[in-house]
Parts: sequence; structure tokens; C-alpha cells
Amino acid sequence: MSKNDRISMSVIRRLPRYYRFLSELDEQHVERISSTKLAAIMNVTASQVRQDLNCFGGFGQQGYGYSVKQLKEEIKGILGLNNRYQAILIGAGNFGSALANHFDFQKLGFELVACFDGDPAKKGQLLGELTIRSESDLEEFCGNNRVDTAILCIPKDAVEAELDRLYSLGIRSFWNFSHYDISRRYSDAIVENVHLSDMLMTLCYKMNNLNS
Amino acid sequence: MSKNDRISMSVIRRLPRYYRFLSELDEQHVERISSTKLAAIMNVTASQVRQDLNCFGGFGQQGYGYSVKQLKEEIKGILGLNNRYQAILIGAGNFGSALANHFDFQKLGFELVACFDGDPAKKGQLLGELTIRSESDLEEFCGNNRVDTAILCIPKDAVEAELDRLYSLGIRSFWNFSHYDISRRYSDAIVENVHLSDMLMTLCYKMNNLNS
DNA sequence: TAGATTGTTAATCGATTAACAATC
DNA sequence: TAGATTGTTAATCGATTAACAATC
Repeated sequence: MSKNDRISMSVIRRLPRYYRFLSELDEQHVERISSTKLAAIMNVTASQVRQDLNCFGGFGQQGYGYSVKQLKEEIKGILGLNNRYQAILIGAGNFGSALANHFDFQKLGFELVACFDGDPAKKGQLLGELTIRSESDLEEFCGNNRVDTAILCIPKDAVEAELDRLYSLGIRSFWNFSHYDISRRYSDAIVENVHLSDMLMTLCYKMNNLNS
Repeated sequence: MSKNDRISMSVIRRLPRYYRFLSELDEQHVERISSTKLAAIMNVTASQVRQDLNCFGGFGQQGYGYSVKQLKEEIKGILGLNNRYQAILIGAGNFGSALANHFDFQKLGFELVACFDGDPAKKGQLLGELTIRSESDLEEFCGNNRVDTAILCIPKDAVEAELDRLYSLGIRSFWNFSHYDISRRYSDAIVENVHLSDMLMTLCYKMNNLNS
């Protein structure tokens, strides 16, 4: 991470994709790759590949290309995937449960350390390897455990109250599956929103307006 | 939908957000709104609001602003949310199940009409109001029913074979939760990708590189 | 050395913002 | 009419692509 003078989000959002493709190449024991070939595989321009990678430093070698393994590791580091993060899940409804059971947090350095739900009936139930805790245990748990990220899988209306508690407990990073606008309330919060319904609407538009 | 000369994806991806905010305003019985006020609520510039909306026609009125209800309906129409779509779910694993049970398809005009899973043990099980079908019933079902969209909730390795079958059955629209690159194989496919792990990686980057 | 391919600068393209005349 | 606010053009900004000298 050398010449880090404000990387644009456009570049950042492409990094996971580079990381995926490089991981694949690495698994196939490909040792080196040129920007041209990588671009062809990823369906982008070679210029963009070189431009993107150069935001972080000269990982390549003229006349040779890039070492797949090294580049993969560099990007992994840039993304912060070598660190360990402890996440808690807020809301053990269907969606939160799916995430807890099915999503490979480990692969990205995350560990789901607790899960909270407002429904008293759910308290004590198992969710994968976790026992569902009551909302009221939030303060105690966060007092005794490091929590790096909260994953919000509760309905929009329930978010604000919950968010205020999480924020006052010092949590600043949120993976937000609700439509509540976290950044508006806490401008220093680090937020990644997943708006599934927005994406389905976009598909809907494409169905009506693309080719066909 | 008047002056539709190629709207950029940047604009399209903002439409669901307009739609959401306008729906809220409408629920609050707000009758009209100016681009300046809407921009303030949505945290964008008034210029962008006017520019965006004008891609589709002059919905506003000088000196007055926009009618909330009308604008909402216009955008709804542009997105294609007034139509009815029949979707099938491919893969009734944890994630697919969550979607089937929890996601409000109806609201966007979608109806989940069938669900398929490769695991014979799952056949016949109930998933919400749907009975899980065997993969082998795909051809028969699609022969007898209109299917507008397939929702892919199967692992990357399983996608290609499945995609080929779906494509040959005439399905061209895909909501893709896997990392398989559909557009590369079928360039005329209409695809919306949801790459959850990419988004978590982006959050990870932000945690390491933003403020703090 | 000759060939390949990067790193980087310059050119182009597209998207956002500003400004203002048109008009309700 | 005067005030407000759009629709739209022009200016700015940022992101992508092209080009090429540096260098392995």
C-alpha cells in the first residue's frame, strides 16, 4: 500500500472482483499474468487493470507481467482480509438466519460471535453454532466482547432504536440489509448497504428496456 | 417514458431510491415536492434530481415542483413495476429459502411460482407456500408455465449446467446470487448480480481505510 | 540485444454540478 | 405581476481509455 492518496470507490469496488479472479488463477496454478490477459478474462480493458493496480503501487514487472500469487496477496491485504473481525447479527429472522448458516464469513476473516433477536420466543434457540440471545443482553455482551461489525437484518422501523444502542456501545461498522439510512444519523459510521429490492427493481427495468 | 435515448445505468440504479423516498412521502400525504427539497432528503444535488427525472420527460411544473403521487407512479412505470412477473427459484438452500420466505416479491410485481432443488431428499418439502420440486421437473414445468425470471441460489460450480437448461427453455432473465458469470456465456441474457461477499469485502476495506 | 509489458502521462469520454432562461 | 422552480444548456469534474517511454 504505497501511494494511497485517496482511492476512488469505483476502484475499491473492483478489488473484490480482481481478488476472486486471481484466486481462481492461483488455484489453477497459473504463476504470472499480463494486464492484457487478466483484462480479457475479466472483460475490462488492460488500461483499467494497470491503472487500478497502480493506485496501490507497482506490483508488476515490465516485460513479465504480474505474479498471480503476489498480486492476490497484495489485494487481500489492501482489502483488509488478513485481519480478524468479530461480527454480531442483529435479527435472526429468515434472512439473518440464512446469512448465519450459509454465508462463509470465515473466508473473509469474519467471525459471527453472537446473534440477537427481539422475539423472546427465539431466545435460547440454536442458529448454526450460535445460541440466539435476547436483545436485552446486547449491552452486557458488547461490554465483555470486542465487536467490530453489526449486521443489521431487522425491518427498517426497528433499526433506529437498535442503531442508537449499537452506536453508544461504540460500534461504528454496519453491514446493513435494511432500508434505514444509517449515514444520515451517524455520519462517522462505516456502512455497506445491501438493498436487495433495489437490485430486483433494476433487473425489472432491464427486462423491460434492454434488447428483447 | 418520452425521450428515452439510452439512459445510463447510473441513472437507472438511482430510480429505485427515488421510488422509495417518493413512496414514503406519499404515505405521509405530502402532495408536492421541489427538486431542492427532494435532493435534501435524499442527500444528493437538486441538479441531479432534475437531470435524472428529465431523462424520462418533464414530470415537473415550473414554479410548483413535482407531484409526489404522479412522480412516484411515473417511476414505478419506468421501472416496470406495474407488470406481473413469474419467477422460479433455483436452489432451496439456506439462502434461497430465506428469499422465498422472507423477501416481498409481490410488492415489486413478482410471484414465485416454483422452486427447484437438486437434493432428492428435499423434494416435496414445503417452502413457504411452495412445494420443492426436483431438478428433473424443470423442463416439464417450464413447458407448462410462463417463467420470466430465474433466481439462482446455487453454488458457482452448479450454475453452468443449470443455466444451459434454463437458457434452452427460453429463460433470459436472471437474478444471480452466485459468482458464475452468466453474461460471458450468454451475451443476450439479462442479469442482475448480487455478490454479497464482494460487498462485505468492500465494508472490510472501508473499516481499514476510512476515517478512524 | 529484441520483445514484452509495465507504469504513467495525455486524450477522451461520461457523469455531475452550476447557471439561467423559460414558464407556471 | 412577482416569486418559485423547472427544463436544459454549459462548465466542471472524475473516470476510463489510449499511447508510449521506461525497463525488465
